[in-house]
Amino acid sequence: MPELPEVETLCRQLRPEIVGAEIVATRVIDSKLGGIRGLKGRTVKGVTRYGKALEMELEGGGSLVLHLRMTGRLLWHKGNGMLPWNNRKGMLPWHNGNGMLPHTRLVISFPHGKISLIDPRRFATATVHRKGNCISLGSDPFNGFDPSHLWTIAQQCTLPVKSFLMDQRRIAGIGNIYACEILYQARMDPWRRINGLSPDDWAAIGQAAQEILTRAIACRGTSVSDWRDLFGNAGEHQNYLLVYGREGTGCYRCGGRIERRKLSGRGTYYCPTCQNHEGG
DNA sequence: CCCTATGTTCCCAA
DNA sequence: CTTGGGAACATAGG
Repeated sequence: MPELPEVETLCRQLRPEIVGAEIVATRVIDSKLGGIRGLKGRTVKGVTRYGKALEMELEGGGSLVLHLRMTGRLLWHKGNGMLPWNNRKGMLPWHNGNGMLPHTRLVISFPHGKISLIDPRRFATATVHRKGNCISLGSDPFNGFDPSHLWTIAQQCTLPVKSFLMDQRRIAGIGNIYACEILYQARMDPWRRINGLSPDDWAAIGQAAQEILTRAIACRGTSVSDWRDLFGNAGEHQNYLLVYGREGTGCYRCGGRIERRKLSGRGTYYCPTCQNHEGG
């Protein structure tokens, strides 16, 4: 669920809370996450985003990389970080009997608070890296987005432009919602083959991506379903969506009917009337 | 029962 | 080798 703006929101909210703080305990509730070891006693040096992945860098090398996949959330609980997990004083008003929210999969404790990973569908991953990070991703729309480079690598590729935008090895951080929004903003048909795009088309995509994603970050993400920020608050960007979820309603630009079709199995919202540009 | 879901990975076919 | 499609993962909601 969380795409670039949602993960960026978590990074920005986490930094003031945990940078410089020592991890005093970790607890894995869902063994599907695998072993999370060697974090106790380590101090968080920084929090960084790579596409949709969030990395907590540790002093002395190494890091913890979290990927929230479809339904993962992080929630900060202020205080009580060193209390026993089932201590009544540490319970939240909506705990499920053991002091934790339902679907809590991992807890990372600091002296002054703790982070819960909450994930109903259990697709989220957490991995400890000994040195640096092992993330292999493309550049993201804010960092190293090079229209002429994209044009070059797109020349021998016939993918629909939406599939290309969502390929994390090419461009990191864009998922289904923002791919729909960016292509609408760029007036581009999601099914358009990328080997037909000009350098100007790529520049337009890059600009649309920065506009859409910047606004979404300022809104602390899109809460169309269950996305919440680090403090449990809904984002605001669902109030500014241009096409996603608008099937059957009128296009804000031309009044045409917004359609929804599947592209590689994903619901794709678009305006057939004004997202049909060929060339620049 | 059906379908849908903000993501990634694996398998398989062309 | 590439690409593209579908299923799988596991769960909730309509």
